[in-house]
Amino acid sequence: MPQKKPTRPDATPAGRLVEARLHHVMGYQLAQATIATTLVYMREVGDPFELRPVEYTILSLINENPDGSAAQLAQALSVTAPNITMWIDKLEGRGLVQRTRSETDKRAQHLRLTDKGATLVTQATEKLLLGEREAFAHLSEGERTILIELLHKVALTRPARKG
Amino acid sequence: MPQKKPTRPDATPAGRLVEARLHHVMGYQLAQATIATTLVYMREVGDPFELRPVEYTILSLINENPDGSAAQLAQALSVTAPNITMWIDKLEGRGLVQRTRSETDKRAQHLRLTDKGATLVTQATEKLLLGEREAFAHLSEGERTILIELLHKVALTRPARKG
DNA sequence: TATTGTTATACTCTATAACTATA
DNA sequence: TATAGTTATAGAGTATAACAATA
Repeated sequence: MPQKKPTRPDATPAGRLVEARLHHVMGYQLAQATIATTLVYMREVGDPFELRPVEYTILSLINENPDGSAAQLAQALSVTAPNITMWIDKLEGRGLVQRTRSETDKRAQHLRLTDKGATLVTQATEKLLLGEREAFAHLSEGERTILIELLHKVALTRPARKG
Repeated sequence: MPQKKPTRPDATPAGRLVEARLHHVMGYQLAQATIATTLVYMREVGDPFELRPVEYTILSLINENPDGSAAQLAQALSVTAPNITMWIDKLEGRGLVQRTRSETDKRAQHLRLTDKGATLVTQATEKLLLGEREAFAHLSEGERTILIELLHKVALTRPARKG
């Protein structure tokens, strides 16, 4: 029988190192958890759709916010303006996103998904949600809900520069 | 009176975009929360100590696991072997880490912090914990504890490749 | 043969500066 | 003057391949 090696609650998930002090640093635990979710993301979406995490998020936000601007995306994702331009260039080049000039403000542009883009992002989200549910099945439905909400609460801190 | 604009529970922390579907993707919420903790990290530790997040974590893990190996660190942080070498090179160059060859296994090396390194990491962790506590004061003590434990639980998924 | 650690190197991603066209 | 978006480019970070030394 494959006896599972017992883990200390303050041990690193991999590498079996002690992390007593570090254990209470939120940024560290976020990074460790992100390693796990990134694995799931790459398997379910990243590799099969050849889509980087940022690209997926950009597509999702455009999908749920038709005719939003690049500036909004840049702020939401904490990505610089030149880089948003680059990512949208790529996505437009793949025929997933459409740019149209705004009529009311000719500097700005409206972003929309093409049918192809919308189909892709819908499939991707479906796979991701199922993949996460399966990978993190050792968390209860309630625990996952609480986790999501607490993360959201942490994220809301952002706008304030100094607390 | 500065009336705070009311936010929808499924809106992005910045950029005011809707994220209804995306809201339940764990990887996305982790990324959003990480933007907030990174801001705190940079202000409290990154900028004043000129220390990248990985560097801080490496120092912390060496501190709590004296005479651990580089391979263990690489695995714990999900960083490739060549890159761990590079980071330790930098930290050793700054006089924060010491490398010594293992006697029992002459391939391996033991990693230790210098006094300077130990002092630095202790100060950094102190500032970080206080900074996070202040920045995320809108979460109760209990909520922060729960968040940490749930993140740890997510991170524990890592070793299993599929399932 | 497998593992620890290293070097060399290419690739991806990100940040900064400078520019345009609008407002 | 400020903002939306772009171009050009440098820098940081990461990954892969190939290697030496040891197990």
